[in-house]
Amino acid sequence: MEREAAAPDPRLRFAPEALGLREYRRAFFRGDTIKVARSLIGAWFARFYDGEWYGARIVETEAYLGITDAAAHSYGGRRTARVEPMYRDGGHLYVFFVYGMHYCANVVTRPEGIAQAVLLRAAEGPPGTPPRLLSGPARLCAALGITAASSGEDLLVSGDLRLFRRRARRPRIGVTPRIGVDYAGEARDWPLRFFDEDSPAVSGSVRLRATGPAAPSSA
DNA sequence: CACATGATCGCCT
DNA sequence: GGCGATCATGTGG
Repeated sequence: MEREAAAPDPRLRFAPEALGLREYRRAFFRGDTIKVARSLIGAWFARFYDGEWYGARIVETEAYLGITDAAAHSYGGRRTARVEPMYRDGGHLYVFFVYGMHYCANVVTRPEGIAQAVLLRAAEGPPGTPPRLLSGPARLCAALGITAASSGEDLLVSGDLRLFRRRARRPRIGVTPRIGVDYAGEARDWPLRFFDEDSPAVSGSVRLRATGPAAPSSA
């Protein structure tokens, strides 16, 4: 029994066309995972529900590099029913259930068969929204009403879940190791977490963590 | 502010 | 059987 998607928080209602937002092309998501993770800072993650758009501006992401990345669910080529969406073409959604109570959403990257993804860790709602509402991967899913029932959906054509390109100028981007992957050996310290330096909605108080050695190529 | 802990269960070993 | 890509709450400084 899969928990159904829930209604999004009404405070997240917005109008993509009023903001002049445009969608991505498939090729963008097939590209380098680290670049996609950086580029998604400032993008809007949106859901069309009951005739209205709900969404938030992404302010924190993490890159997961697949077969060579001990922190990734697809590490070593692991391929189970849960992880299967990570093997799809770039631009699909991968949602997983953690700690018996939370959901986390990822944007799948690279071409079909290469299981890499970008975890959406935090976002800012429309003006006036409390900064903590979407500050953390599970809160982000809860606020938008996303569950594992949406895992595997296509973010480009299928319909109710979409990504829109950033329109404002490039944000100042901070980099640190990823959160909550201390078990992952040397991958633990890879600098693969990206966040908007000027956003109050970035999760935790972990901006200052030391960065490890350079990230490996995600290609 | 900085930890520490409990909740709660699917997934993998 | 153990643990996790988390969060809210509680304690102490």
